[in-house]
Amino acid sequence: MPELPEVETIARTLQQGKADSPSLVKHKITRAEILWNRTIAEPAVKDFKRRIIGQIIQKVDRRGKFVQIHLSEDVLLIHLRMSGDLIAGEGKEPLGSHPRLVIYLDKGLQLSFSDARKFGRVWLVADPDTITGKLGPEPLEANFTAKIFAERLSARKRQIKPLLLDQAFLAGVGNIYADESLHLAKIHPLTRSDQLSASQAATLLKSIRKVLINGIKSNGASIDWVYRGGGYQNQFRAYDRAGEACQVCGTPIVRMVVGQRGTYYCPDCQVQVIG
DNA sequence: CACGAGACCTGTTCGC
DNA sequence: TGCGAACAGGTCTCGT
Repeated sequence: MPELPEVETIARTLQQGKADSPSLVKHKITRAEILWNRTIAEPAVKDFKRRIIGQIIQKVDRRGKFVQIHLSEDVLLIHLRMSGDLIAGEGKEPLGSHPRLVIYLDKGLQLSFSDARKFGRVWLVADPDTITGKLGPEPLEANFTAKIFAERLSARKRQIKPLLLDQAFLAGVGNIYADESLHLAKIHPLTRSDQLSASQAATLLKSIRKVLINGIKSNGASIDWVYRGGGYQNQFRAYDRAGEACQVCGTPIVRMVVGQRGTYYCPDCQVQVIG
C-alpha cells in the first residue's frame, strides 16, 4: 500500500491523532510483543524488546517511505513495504488483521504493525542515518531544484520509470505515483534518463510534486483490501486503467511490464524518444 | 553500470 | 462451485 503520500498520511495520523486514532506523542512504551520475528531487522529480537521499554515517543515523521518514530533514546524506523499498516488504539489484544509487532504504551494504548505479506521491516537504532542515509532527495523539498534533478537524470542512462522507483535516486515515489507522474509529464516510461531535455526534467519534477501533493491531500490511495481511508484512486490518470480512455486524448491506456512492475501509460500522449 | 529473474509472503481476483 | 494462475502501493541479491 505505501508510497510517499500513504506513508505521510500514516505518520501525520500517528503524530497528530484523529477521531479514531490517538496521537502517540508523549506516551511511554511499556512492552513490545513480536509475532513474526523476521519483522525485526535490527537489533536482535531479544535486544529490541529490552531496549525499547521505557522510551518515550517524541515525534512521528517520514523519510522516503520510512515512518520514523523518534523516541527518547533511539529512533524506530518502520518500512511498510507492500502490505504493512500502523494502527494506534486501545486494548490488550493486537489490533489489525495480521499483527506482526505490537508496541504497548501507557494508558492502555497500543501501536500495532499489521502486515499480511510479512515484507515489512522495523529497525530500532540510535542514528536513523545508518538506515536512511542511502536515500535520494525528498521530491517535495524546496532545495531539490529542477537543475539538480536534471543533473541527476543525465548522470544515469536508465529507463526513466525504474529510475524513479530507485529510492537512492529519489525517495518516496512508488509504482502508482511513477506512472501518474510520467503520464502527467507526457513522458514514455522507457525513455532513457539521459535523453530527457532540461525542460522535460523540469516538467517531470513538477508532475511528481503535483501527484504527490494531490495524493497527500486525498490521504493516499486505496486500491484494494490492503489500505483504507485514502481517496486518490479516484484521480488516477493511468494506473490500473488499462483499456480505459486517456483523459487527455481518448486513446486507450496500455499496460506493459517494466522492470517486473505493471506499468500503465498512454501510447499516444507518452511518446518514446528514440535514441 | 544497467537490466532481468528469482526471493521473500499472503490474500484476492480472474479465467476456465 | 472449484481450482490454479495471475496479480498486488517494495526491495534485495545474483547472474549476465
